[in-house]
Amino acid sequence: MNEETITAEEISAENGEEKVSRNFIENAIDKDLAEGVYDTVHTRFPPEPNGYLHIGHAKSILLNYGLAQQYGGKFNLRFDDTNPTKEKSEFVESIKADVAWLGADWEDRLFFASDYFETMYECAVKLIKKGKAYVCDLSADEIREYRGTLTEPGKNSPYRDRSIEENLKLFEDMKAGKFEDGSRVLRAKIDMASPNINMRDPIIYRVAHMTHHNTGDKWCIYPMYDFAHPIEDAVEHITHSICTLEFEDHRPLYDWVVRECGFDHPPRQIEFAKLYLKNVVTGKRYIKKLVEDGIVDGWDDPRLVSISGLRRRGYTPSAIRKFVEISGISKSQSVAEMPALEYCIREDLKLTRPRMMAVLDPVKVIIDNYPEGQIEYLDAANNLENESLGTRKLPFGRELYIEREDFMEEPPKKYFRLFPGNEVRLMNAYFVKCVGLDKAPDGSITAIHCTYDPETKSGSGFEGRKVKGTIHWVCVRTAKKATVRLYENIIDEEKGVYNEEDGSLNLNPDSLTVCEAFVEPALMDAGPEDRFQFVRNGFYVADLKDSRPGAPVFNRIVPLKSSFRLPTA
RNA sequence: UGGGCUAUAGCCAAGCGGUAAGGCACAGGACUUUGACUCCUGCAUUCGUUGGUCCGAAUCCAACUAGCCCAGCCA
Repeated sequence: MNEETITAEEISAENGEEKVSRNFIENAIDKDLAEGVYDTVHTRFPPEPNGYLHIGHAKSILLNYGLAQQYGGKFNLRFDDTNPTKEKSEFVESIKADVAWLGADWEDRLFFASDYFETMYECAVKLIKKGKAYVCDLSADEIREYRGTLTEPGKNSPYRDRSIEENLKLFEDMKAGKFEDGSRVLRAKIDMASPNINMRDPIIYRVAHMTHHNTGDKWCIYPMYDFAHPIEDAVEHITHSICTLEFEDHRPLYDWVVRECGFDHPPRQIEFAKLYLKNVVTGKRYIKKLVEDGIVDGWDDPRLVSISGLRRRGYTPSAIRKFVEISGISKSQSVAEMPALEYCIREDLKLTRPRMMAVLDPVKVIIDNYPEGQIEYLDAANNLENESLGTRKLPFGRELYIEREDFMEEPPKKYFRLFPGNEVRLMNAYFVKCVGLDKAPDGSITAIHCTYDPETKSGSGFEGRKVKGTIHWVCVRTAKKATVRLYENIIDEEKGVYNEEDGSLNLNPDSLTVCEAFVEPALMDAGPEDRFQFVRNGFYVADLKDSRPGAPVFNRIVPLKSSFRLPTA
């Protein structure tokens, strides 16, 4: 079912021989296992199908799945679809695809909270019968008033002491559709004076005459998260219910529901800090606006950190796994930096992908002493650090394209690329020396003249002299054109994500640059999602949507690191 | 002025009474058919602050400070 699954071996391999330290959740699980609180580990990822997944969700998915793998337990995918006003099947499909792509395998355990509506209803009836829940007729505004504030206790609803019989009847009527939306709710009877606002007789069922994506029109009452979630976990025999920090205050209520509903083997809720990235937008409304304004081409735009966006950008599941792993799990609010994510994808691709030549901003080189009309095919290793990737034939001729920035007429000190009188190595080919220039009337360079030295052929073992610079090139006669898209952060990193005045995004106007590059012929066969290093430039992927063999479109995943800086004037 | 949580380097993060792991980033150097990679080296005399206990404290105690979360019929 899943496109790629992670094995336990792969996990330990990715973690290195042995992980040096354990996180606080592993420590808690170890303790639970040692003390016999649980004898197995069963986790779940419980998204609400109300939007697309992003890098933050990846942390939760991989944490939950990873723990299940690590302890030989199980992992469920469960859609927390208790609020039909926000949920759509479209999102369940995209979420399933993203979770599968990340390698988290739920096997046959795909569930919906809505599958348990009957059980939840029975639990509610049980609470009413125990005198632990009541139907409340207060309006939404009144309920808010009665709730009190952060510093003042609330006061009891006038409906708090209805008889069990009346509550039963009223709740049944709620279910039967006899009441308008918002007119009545079912509340847990706990403590209106609790310092924890979640315990002040929380609403556990509301009326909503609405078609549900899964249950259709069967129900017109829907359980609230705080009531539904512990039941979902309990019926699935989840042992460790892992969620984010903002639910810490809900834990007493979670435990109350499990206890009062009479579930044995209660799940343990554990909260961890979300993963935020510096200078990155994840807010739904902001991304929605970017899509609507046509600034990005959808929720999977390669500049977004949605899972589908990262995928289109060229990130691999294992790079994302590595990133989540090195980011760590803790309870302190944390903001990771993009360079850490970039490090992970470079690590993944550097030894596993062919290193090819592409010229993005070309200038022509003419080798005066190379025979006109001749094309020779040179042997080139696909990856010098990984022989198993084999070799390819690389066409070479009298006229070549090189990168405009690899030539300077008047170079500064320590510039060791091509300049008049200097000799460099053409990667995989020969040494060439610059002997002249052709210029247009406006002074721009139209061609660089060089001579080559046949003795210096790549692979010949020539040791006669050394050159300081090696540059890449593409043969003019055999070069192919390809569309290349260069991405940068969509946010202006100098200004930060949000405009302080109006709360809008500070956008980087240059987040996308499209160019027509000259590439070596071998690149024309690239299929969607094939990844390469363009030597001395960066890692690229053939776009999932727009690239076709014969007409490739390459996205820059990430540039290579570089310590080269032209001196600033 | 209520409750909950957090605080270790630019960022992430171990540490659990015996004298500050690791990773990212950064900076130097070596190597180099990628100014990449790789390899070396450097990067917290100090753990939010101030007191206290102790032979010994990032770890225990006290007070303080700062940040995050909570008053949806959202999750």
